[in-house]
This record gives sequence, C-alpha cells and structure tokens, in this order.
Amino acid sequence: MKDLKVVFMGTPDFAIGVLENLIKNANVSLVVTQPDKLVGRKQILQATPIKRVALENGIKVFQPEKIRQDYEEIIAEKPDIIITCAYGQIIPKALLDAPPLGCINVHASLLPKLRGGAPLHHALIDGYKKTGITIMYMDEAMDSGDIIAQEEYTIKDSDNVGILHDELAKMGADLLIKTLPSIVNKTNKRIKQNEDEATYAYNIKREEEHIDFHRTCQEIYNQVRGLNPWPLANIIIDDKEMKVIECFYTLKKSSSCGKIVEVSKDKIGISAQDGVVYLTKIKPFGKKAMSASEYLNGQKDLINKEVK
RNA sequence: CGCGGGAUGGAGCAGUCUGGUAGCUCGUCGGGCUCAUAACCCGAAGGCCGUUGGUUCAAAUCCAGCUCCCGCAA
Repeated sequence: MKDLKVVFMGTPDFAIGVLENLIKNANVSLVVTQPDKLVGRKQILQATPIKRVALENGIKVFQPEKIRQDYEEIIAEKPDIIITCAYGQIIPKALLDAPPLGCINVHASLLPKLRGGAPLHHALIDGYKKTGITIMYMDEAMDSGDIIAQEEYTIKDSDNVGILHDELAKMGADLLIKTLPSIVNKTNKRIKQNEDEATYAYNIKREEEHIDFHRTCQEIYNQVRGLNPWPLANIIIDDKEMKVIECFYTLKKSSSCGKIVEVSKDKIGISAQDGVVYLTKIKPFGKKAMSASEYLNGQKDLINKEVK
C-alpha cells in the first residue's frame, strides 16, 4: 500500500480526514483542489482546507479553474488510482479512464440516495432516518457510479449538520482505508446503483434557508438543524432578517401560522401548522449569535407580532 | 474603493433626528418573604457611551478620520 501512487482531489474540511489517512497509508503524489477564492468582506484570497493540509505535508498542489479543460497535468502524474472526496467539479471521462485502478469517490450518503453537493444538509432537511458513507467508482454523471462499500449512520433527532459532518468525515476516512486494499487487489464488490431509487441533494439555495411557518413543526425543526451551523435558517421580524440557530417544538392545535404566540424567559414561541416552534438561539441582523433570553432582555412587545 | 447593519455598567437594548444630571430588561452582591424556589418585595455596587481629532459655554448625541464585530454579494 505504501507504494500506491495516489492523486487526491478534494476541497472542504470534510475531505481532510480522507486525505490525512491516505498520506499515512499510501504515496499521495499530487493534490488537486479548487482555486483559491476571494473570501469575506475584505476579499482576502484564501486557500481551500485541503490545500493547506497538502502544503503542510509538502505535497504538490494543482488548482485548475476548469478541470474539464485542464487535466493533462494529472494524467502526466501517472497515478495508480485517483481518489476524490467533495472536490466540487465534474471530472472528465479522459481523466476517469486514465489510472489503472480507476477513480474512487468517497460520498457522504447511502447512494443512490442523496446524490449531489449537499448530502449532509439534505439528509436532515428531508427528514432521512439514516444516511452514511459510500465508496464508489466514478462515472461521467453525478455520483452515479458502481458502489464498492457502504456504511450506515443512524441519524439522531439531535443531530445537526456540524455533528453529521464530523461523524461522517471520520467514517468516510476510515471506510476508505478499510476498503482500499480490496480495490488494489481487485477483490472488491462492484454493485450497480438502482436508478429508480435515486434522490438528489443539490446545493442549498438562498430561498431554502427561509422558514415557512405554514409547514409542520417537524419540517421546520429539520430545516433549522439541517442548516446549522451553516448557512443557518432565517426568518423576518419587523422587516429585519434573523437567523435561527436552535429551536424545539411542541405539537398542539394551531389557529395561525407565523405569529409570535408565546414569549417567556428563555424562548420565543411562533405558531406553525401543527404546533409551536420555540426559538432558543438566534442571530439578529447585524448582531452576534445569542440565546433567546439575551435577545429578549432588550426587546419589548414581541408578542403577537407577525413573522415572515 | 462591491452593498448594508452595529459598537452605551458583566449580558441584551433604549437614548442620537430636535446637544444640557446615564435609562430599561436581566445578571451580580446585600437584605426581606417563603417549607421552598429559577417566583415575589426592598436596597446596593458597577459606564471616561469603541478610538482619535473638530465644532460648541456644553457632545453618547453634530462633523471628519480610524479600529473591531455582523449580514448580503462573490
């Protein structure tokens, strides 16, 4: 395994564990990641998390703007295998065909469920009871290649994207290393995906972050935890946007939707379709994150206000 | 020079337009009530109002520069 020549392709934090495990167990000769981006109000040029790890380990980094057109450098590297995890671009066929052992992807869902760029968020928002990690061969479409190995994770009601991210990142890193020898020996399983069961987890759109209180408490709760810690669900009170970080709910008969029906020491109750959603941690516009009790110290007459 | 919001006792806010004694809701500390309490009552401490300069008899408040925090957009 130590002499296995690997090109790793990945971008965010989620892929760090996979890369680190590969560095320990194989010969990672090149890391491919997205170009540095201008980030934040100051527009500071920032390297991806994967680039930082690569540089710390003295590994060469390649950052093509469009891999579709700019991949020759990777083929020239002559890797035995290419391993990707949350890279962020579709990989062209010429590159898929290049390495003798193929191109392997680590995906954060139980494929064919939740294909796409935001499987962690959608697993929670869409109310999945379980999700997991899939190790798979890549093909030309999005997350549709043959499955090599899977491991399940049972979603807890208290999980949010942050927790799920950490759990699955670790699971993915470990499962890849466990599976890799069989791929090298070509003794691994290879199972076609059932297209009829496929679901999709596209990147979160801005409007999906806004809470509609005409929906059920469970749906709203899933939305809040499925967007925490990033990008966070939002509501509008007094024409000002407020992010909702944490909430819980109580089912009861409801006559209105989107009205502040209860304000107590440490929570703000808003009516939804089938109950009341209580906000306990929020981030008002222009402010830092705070508990509901802190927010309420400085507010008057919140009761009965409409929430949009 | 991308757009916008903000900085006021430990926390969250009002006061700024229309300059003139530092205010509210909490927290903290002391006392009281109570079988008891995160509940209630009484009292106290704690702020050079982000920073630098300007205008003025007088600046949290008006003007200019700077720093830091936050959201959007990328």
